[in-house]
Amino acid sequence: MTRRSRDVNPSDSPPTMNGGGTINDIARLAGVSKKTVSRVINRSPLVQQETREKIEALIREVGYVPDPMARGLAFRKSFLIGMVYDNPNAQYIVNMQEGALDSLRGSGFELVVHPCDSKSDDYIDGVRHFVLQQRLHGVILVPRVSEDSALVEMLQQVGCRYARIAAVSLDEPARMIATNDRQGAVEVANYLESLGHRHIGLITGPQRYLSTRERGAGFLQALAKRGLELPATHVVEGGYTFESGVACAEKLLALEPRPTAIFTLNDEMAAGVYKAAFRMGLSIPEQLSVVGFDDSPLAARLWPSLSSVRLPIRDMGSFAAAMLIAADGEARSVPLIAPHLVVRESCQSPV
Amino acid sequence: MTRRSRDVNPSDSPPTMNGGGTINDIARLAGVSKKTVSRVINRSPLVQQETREKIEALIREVGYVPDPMARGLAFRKSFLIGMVYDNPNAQYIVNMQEGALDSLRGSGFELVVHPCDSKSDDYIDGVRHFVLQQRLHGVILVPRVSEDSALVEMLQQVGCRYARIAAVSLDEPARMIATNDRQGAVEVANYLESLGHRHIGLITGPQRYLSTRERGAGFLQALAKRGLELPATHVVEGGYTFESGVACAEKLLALEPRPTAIFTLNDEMAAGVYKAAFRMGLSIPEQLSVVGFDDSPLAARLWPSLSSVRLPIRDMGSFAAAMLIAADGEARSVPLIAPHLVVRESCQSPV
DNA sequence: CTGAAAGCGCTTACAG
DNA sequence: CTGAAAGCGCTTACAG
Repeated sequence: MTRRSRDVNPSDSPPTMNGGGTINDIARLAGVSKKTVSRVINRSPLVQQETREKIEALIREVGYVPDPMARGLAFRKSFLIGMVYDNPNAQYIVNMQEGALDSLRGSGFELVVHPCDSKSDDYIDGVRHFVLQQRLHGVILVPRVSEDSALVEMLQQVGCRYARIAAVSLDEPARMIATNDRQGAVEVANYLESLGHRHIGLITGPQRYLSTRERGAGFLQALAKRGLELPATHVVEGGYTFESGVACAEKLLALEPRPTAIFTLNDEMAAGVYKAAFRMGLSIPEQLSVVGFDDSPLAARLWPSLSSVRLPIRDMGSFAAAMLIAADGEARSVPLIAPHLVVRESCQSPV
Repeated sequence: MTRRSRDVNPSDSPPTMNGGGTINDIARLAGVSKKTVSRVINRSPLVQQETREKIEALIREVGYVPDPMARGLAFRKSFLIGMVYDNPNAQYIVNMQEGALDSLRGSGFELVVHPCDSKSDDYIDGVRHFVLQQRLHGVILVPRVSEDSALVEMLQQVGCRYARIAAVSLDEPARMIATNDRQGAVEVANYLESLGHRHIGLITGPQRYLSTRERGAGFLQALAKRGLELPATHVVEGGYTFESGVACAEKLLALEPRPTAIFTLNDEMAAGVYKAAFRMGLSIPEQLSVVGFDDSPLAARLWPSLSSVRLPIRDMGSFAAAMLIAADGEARSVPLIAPHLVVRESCQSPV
């Protein structure tokens, strides 16, 4: 009986839908074992330069692409990166996804998305199931789920890699992308103070969010450093929604003396401030200066266009993905993420 | 020598990261072959009711989840649904993703995203590579790539299932979700005409898009049916951007007699109309009524809030995904997708 | 530096 | 209705 294992005689296998054949085809054409081809695919140094080049040329020629499922099955790990988020800002999410894909393109990895509701108490179970069932290679944790230490603990427990994006460093550098939201808020404080505003209102988000606290504290401290102490009446807590922006603005604009400038910790609420101001017949920026945070698409479309703090969201997504697919050895240094104020038409000196 | 194949003696395999064991564990516990467990997993009718129930109970108890990579390798098809799009509207994309996930949740399928640039001439190659390498189970084609017949041809050629979402039916029902954009535009025409507007402007998008032509034609025909023929000067082509909205509105508002109402084929351009109107000192809706299309988040945040046509985007995504994961036999009937006008504060009768 | 064997966790095809 | 064998396309562990 002739020895006809699938390894020795792959030539009778039909062309796969995948198009470029299998590792056996490459091995046969190159006259080597499939293990050697495997070494080339996985960039093992234990291959003779000459052999490697021959195989690489063949792979290109045939258009061979290793099957991620077969590799994943053998590795016990898929070639999928998950993105876990609970963030109502669609533009933020889409930018982050595109950033991640910037790094994944050509790597053989793909991005699988997992929006969730961090307010439901079983969302961590949902993420666990997601991560385990798909044997994800790693997950990108987007604010604000990235701030949830229970989630991170679960990931460590099941041994899943992650990259956290948050306003300050919460983890070891190799797992962290810190966005330094504080610095953006400081810029706004300096800008408004230098324009001459002395009566300033601040609309925050819910204090349970780290980014909210960072932005708020940065703003207030920077003002204080310039000799401006905001009274408690001038700091109100919103909910990051348009409606809460309207309501908070109405409170602030009823104060005496009336604030000449309002900083809102996102753009949604800034749009609410616009509405409240127009309703009261206050014109922007002549009678009220407004600054937002996020530089969402909304900012440029409001009238007058809104000055706002921009974060390089796409880059953040890209760094996070690169971090996850980097070989264990390669310590990647993440460049500092610097937010900056985009000045448009919504501010001027008080009259 | 004892026969110790991995099939007969799975008990010494360590617990997988996956947590719930493997098909062998279930088979052993149930005292059946793994093929029988496989039949239960795949809902084959060829299993005795009693056996099935026993196995199902065991699966639940142990928390067993079949490994999608192993299944995929054997099936030569992954458990991934791709979403292919080239659409600048972030909210649209996020809604569509969430809709798709509504259908995929609990099914073992996951969603992998693939934004692309349909203006680049190798984007179809990119999609082909994506589909083949990952052996996708199917792809959801979002407008406007869904209108590209070259893309669809490629998918048919490589044998990849797809679901197309478009303004009119372009394919067999089992692969199509038609959104009937025309009907939404008709509603706007009837609304504006019934308010008494006689001088109406229309800002379209690029005519190469099917949805643009559908919306435009629906609007013009409905007006004509009510005895209103729009002169060519009152129909201008924008680019679906804010800036093009401003520019087109400036053209329209310079006409004599000045239009008392403008319909823009998306909300972005409507925001541009707002800006142009405010610049010219025209108040909305007193001197100019405006209607948009998409009902994007922007619409409710403008001041005054914008009336706009809403499409049930999330449902569309959900139907598309359900269509793709349905068994071949199950012909799913897709409910009619009906857009409707959301009336807000941006229109009134002309004075 | 290279390879033959066994295995990853499933399924298809064939038998019964 | 049920199962033993062979296979999906890769890799690890071991040997040389």
